Amino acid sequence: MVRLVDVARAAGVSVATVSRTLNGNARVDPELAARVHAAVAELDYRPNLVARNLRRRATQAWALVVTDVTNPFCTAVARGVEDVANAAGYSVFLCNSDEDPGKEQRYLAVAEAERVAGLIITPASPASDVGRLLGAGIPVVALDRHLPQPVATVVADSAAGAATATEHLLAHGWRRPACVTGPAGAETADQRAAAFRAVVRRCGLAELVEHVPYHAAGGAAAAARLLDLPQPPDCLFVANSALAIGVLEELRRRGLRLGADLGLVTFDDAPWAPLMDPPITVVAQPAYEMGGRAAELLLAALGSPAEPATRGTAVFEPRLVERGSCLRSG
Amino acid sequence: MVRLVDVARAAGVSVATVSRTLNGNARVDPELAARVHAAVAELDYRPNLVARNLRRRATQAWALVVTDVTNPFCTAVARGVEDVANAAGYSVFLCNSDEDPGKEQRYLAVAEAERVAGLIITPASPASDVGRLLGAGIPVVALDRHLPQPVATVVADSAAGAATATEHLLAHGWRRPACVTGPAGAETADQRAAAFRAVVRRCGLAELVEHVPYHAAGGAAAAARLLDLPQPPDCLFVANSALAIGVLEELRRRGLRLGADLGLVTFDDAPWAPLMDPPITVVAQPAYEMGGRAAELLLAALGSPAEPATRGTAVFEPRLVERGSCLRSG
DNA sequence: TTGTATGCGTTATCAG
DNA sequence: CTGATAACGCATACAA
Repeated sequence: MVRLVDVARAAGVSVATVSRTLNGNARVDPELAARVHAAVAELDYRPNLVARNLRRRATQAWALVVTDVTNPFCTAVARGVEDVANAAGYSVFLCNSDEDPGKEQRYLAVAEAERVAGLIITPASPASDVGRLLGAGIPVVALDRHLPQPVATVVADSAAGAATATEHLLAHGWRRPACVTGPAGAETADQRAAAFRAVVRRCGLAELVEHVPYHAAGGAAAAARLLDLPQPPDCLFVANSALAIGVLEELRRRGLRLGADLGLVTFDDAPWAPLMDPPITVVAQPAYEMGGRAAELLLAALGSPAEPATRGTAVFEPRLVERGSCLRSG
Repeated sequence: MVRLVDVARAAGVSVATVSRTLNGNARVDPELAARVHAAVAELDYRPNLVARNLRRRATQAWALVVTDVTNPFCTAVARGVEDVANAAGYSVFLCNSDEDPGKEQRYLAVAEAERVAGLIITPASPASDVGRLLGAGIPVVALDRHLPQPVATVVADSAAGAATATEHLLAHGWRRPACVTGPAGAETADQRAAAFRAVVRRCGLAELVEHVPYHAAGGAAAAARLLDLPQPPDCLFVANSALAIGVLEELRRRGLRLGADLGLVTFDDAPWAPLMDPPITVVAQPAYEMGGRAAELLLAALGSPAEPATRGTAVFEPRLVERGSCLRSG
């Protein structure tokens, strides 16, 4: 491994001069700088970031902890984060908590121990604790759900999205809607269910809601329970695309057809949604933009620690994308 | 930030003793150890990994560089890697090269500079250069495609899978097959195309092959070109699920229906494949297992550097999952 | 502007 | 078995 001192020796200068020319903060004689660059190229020197990080007590890396890497919403967020982070000179490491608070906590510990510059997280639970990170001076931005700590947060307007979806269903003549949502206690799951309930209640209809884990298996189980009811629902509002996969599996299993037998709207626009038959109407979150905004908030927090302006909540409006799974063709 | 010396002071011992009890290698008096643990708990001490890494000249982190985080194959691989890495005490950071050799190279540089313990990569190009990593003593395992360097590699048998898929199409009576595959030069793209060609040629049929980038947009463009041919194909073999999305979009746009108008088989089993109408027949790679195997190979390389046994290629057999998109119903 | 010397927090060596 | 102390590779305060 070639070190700073090797470059210094080759260039005939001190390590301080090499460090200075490479970091570009202080002024250094152009000629010496040229010799340094020549030596760097010659030896193919690359700074040891772990040494630099130790000395600077800061890294150039972010951690992005998401609840589900296989969820298109999360991967779109990841790209949004990545693009602005990279532009600002940061690398982002993606960590998958798998909706498991234990796994999440482990990644938080590693992130702290590795002294990441900042962290963006879609919390696995409302109790997810980033207090240690904050205590260690590592700024945190929450995404999709809030944290117990007062950190900058980026969310979509779940209530508005869910209300729009439910009303859309009713506007197409369906009369017995049900909601398949995430676990009780999960912010987005609760908000989407609450908005669904409010719309349904206002119309004097029954409030059918199933809370299940945010996985395909959960969606399938919820759909099965609902469809086994004495008076099964005639349309479904599903709170995310992972659940939707499970719901669709169950419908398929029972030979039920969208449009003919059942109306459907889901939260999140997955790449496969427009390909189904009929194509699925969704409430799309601007996931890429949300990731980008989260990254910008983190950047701001890195620039000015404890900046009050960076503690609010940025709310994005989801957008109804009509495609056909709500039409009553049967 | 609480440091080792703070713990030592609180426990009334030397830093060496604290370090030893925490790392558990050397023997230390049980009573002192108890005092140390008490102090650690009291102060809520957490080791600074960047200092440890500098001193040990090694980290406990792996980098996993994939070409496309939104591809279900890649995310399944990631989980396989993660599970065995975690079990062995390593953390894995996921990096997204986006099929872009430049972005990939940047991540490789960061991984080297951050002195990751090891790296697993699905190369964005056959020229992807991990020479520096290897030179720095960082073991590398390639996945899905080979690298120019002789490192342990995990792949699926693309040729066998593609041949099976093509034969399956022909066995169902389709007579003018075409292949939509990744860019020429990409190993999997070429192998799948070659196997397709071999089967088709053996049957005396035309060799219709489209090479496009491994994105949905590429798949759509390829499908459009093929369907605009004077004698368009009557069935398609698609080389991965991202391409398949685009192909299906294009079919939808043209009002063509699977089974009735066109047969289809794709590589990779995506969660949405069984939900299409008709459900899509696929050649499934055991992605999770492949990721796990890659991790095991990395573990082996970490245990014994330059072990010759860790330089071979592990080949997994893909499995045909029949679902209906090849049946001629029209 | 340049060089010397110190310290970032740990681990590991070497006496005791 | 324990404790002082020297690295690990780099950045910077300070002196020149």
